[in-house]
Amino acid sequence: MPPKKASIQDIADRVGVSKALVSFVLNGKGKEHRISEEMSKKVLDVARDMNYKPNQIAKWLRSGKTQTIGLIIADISNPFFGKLGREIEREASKKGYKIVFCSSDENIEKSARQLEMLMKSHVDGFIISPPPGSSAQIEALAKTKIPYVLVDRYFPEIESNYVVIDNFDAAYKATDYLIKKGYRRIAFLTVNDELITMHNRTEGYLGALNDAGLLPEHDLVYKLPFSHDKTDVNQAIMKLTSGERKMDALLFSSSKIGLMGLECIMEMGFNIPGDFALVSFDDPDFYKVCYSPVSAIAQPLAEMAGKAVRILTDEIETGKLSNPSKKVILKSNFIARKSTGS
Amino acid sequence: MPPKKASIQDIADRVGVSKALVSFVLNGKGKEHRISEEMSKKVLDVARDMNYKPNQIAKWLRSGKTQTIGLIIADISNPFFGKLGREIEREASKKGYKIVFCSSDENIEKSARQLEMLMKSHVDGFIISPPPGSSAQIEALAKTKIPYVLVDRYFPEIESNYVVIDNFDAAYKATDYLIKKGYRRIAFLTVNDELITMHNRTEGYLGALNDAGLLPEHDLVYKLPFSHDKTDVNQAIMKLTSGERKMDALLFSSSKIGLMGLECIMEMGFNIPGDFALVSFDDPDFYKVCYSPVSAIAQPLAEMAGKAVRILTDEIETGKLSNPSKKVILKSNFIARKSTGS
DNA sequence: TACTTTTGCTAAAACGTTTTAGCAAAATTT
DNA sequence: AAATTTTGCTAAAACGTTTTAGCAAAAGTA
Repeated sequence: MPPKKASIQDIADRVGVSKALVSFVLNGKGKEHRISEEMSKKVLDVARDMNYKPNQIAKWLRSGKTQTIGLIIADISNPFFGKLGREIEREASKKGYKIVFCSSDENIEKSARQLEMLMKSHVDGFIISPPPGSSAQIEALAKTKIPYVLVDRYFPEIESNYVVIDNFDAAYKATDYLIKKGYRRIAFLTVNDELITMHNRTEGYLGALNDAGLLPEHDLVYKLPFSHDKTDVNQAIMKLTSGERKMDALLFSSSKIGLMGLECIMEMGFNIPGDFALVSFDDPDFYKVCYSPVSAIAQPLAEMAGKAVRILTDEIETGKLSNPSKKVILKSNFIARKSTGS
Repeated sequence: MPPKKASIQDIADRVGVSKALVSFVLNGKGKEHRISEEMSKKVLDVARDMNYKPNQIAKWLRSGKTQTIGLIIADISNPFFGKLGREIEREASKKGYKIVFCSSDENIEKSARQLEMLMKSHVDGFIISPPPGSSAQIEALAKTKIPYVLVDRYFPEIESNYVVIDNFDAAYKATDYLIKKGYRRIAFLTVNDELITMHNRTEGYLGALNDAGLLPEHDLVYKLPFSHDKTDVNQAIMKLTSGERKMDALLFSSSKIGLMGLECIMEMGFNIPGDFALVSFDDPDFYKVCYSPVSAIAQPLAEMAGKAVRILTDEIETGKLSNPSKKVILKSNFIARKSTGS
């Protein structure tokens, strides 16, 4: 019933020429292959008339390329990754690539399955924010010589393309801002340092304290397990707000922690910034309309996406992996809001 | 350099049999085609030994199917759609389908381009939340006989599969809740009724007022242009909160309006629920940690995704479009929070 | 006139599958 | 012993492209 699609063969038959000729003309390689003007015209007319649409699958089979990028985001429930994914789709589409979208939900097995599935699907390249502990997967991927770019995170032991922000600098500046505002007992609520991203944030925080002559007090750094829930965050905040040496400011190392943290803080009835100040990594839209609007470290998502897609498509199109790898480190943007005493 | 992949032909050559035999065995159709046990075993061994991985593109070409679903979401910056997309990906992946992800950003031209691009890419089917005014595109899609399911929205004039919530009921219940709480001047901030979804929400709101014997006062219904920004919302709230007949409760028809609305309300310094109560359609995570936690109409996202994917994959796999179309209408879930006086 | 170059096109292979139709030998039935 | 059935396999087409190699006729050169 769906009116059988016309193929190159059909056009060739109707014009009475070979498939090759039709293919040449349709690909604009007429002159190059010395096809006469009149013949070209005839072919184009017939193609239009038959409403010819090339079969991409056949092209993919010939070329081995699918004009598709596999995107494995770490956690779609985190708005940071959602927005990043959107920007990546936008950039890719500009360049004629489509995005097959997966969220590994920070789960190694899931990410392995997704990688495998995307490789089977012959994506031309990958953009990945790998879950902690997945470095072996990335190494395996590197062996295949399929282009890939890591975003938000990377593994120092693997020589690879990546696009991240300067996490040390971001944490340093945020901490420094709090210090300059007069806060002295600045706490840092983060996850364990398994990811270099998180490690660098911790280092930046400690660095700022050090440079200000404030001895980092280790009871002010609270490292959650990588997979944490609200109970964990609740416990952390209880601890940081009790005893006689309470914190007077709190830095969240991600908006995921931030969201849970805010929920706990509200439930406990704290007053922000009265009881303590708040700063968070990432800048989801809602930080503007929170309980107390949260000062934030905003990441340049569009730029990250642009760079990542650029590096990847360059490799895909030249057929050469960058050597040395491309390592892009972007600056973040601190936004002061009411939660730091505005 | 990447060690040339083995094809069925390679296996056939090595074993000294035909491609057909290898294909039969590899697809588990050995007995069916009366291939001897020993031969089967030999083929499987060699396949494993050569690390054979079937070329999916070739399969796609043969079958005309790509095991891919095109997803065109209306607006990825709206967390509602972000979450819905995630659930759809999850469901699809369970069934062995991958998702090519697009956001039309409520833009007709963009959605047209994306549809075209996805059709060229031979997706097996579509899940779409169409922007207003795109009904012609959907009709054109229907003509192609490619399976599709609409989500969150549909066009009453087009006979198609869709999965939505009962928007009348949801708005009715929320309004009724406010009435029972004693609010009398309940405003509704929404967009124009171009989309049936929005139309039904308006009707539900009006219906509840009517049934309670409260004459709907038309200065309490404020319809924004479909593409609105914070300035528009600001104006609306100014209007609804001024004069001597101010509103005492406000219902947002989407979380997108809700986010902007909250920002305005904060800036204007209103006290929620002191100055007026608040309810919103959709339930993004942050409603829990807002300025004043917002009572919400939560949509059953996982269920929507499940149904949509189910309907679509059924059509894909049976090769028959449902007749009559499948129309799924789900119930939503009202969550009371502090913004309605808890 | 004989040789070379240019013009305009085609045949066929290649990409890697799946599936239909059918063949030869072996086994079974009459 | 002849006819039939079963067994185990293969050849070839089909999906729709792109590209390499090359052929025949026309045009140009010596």
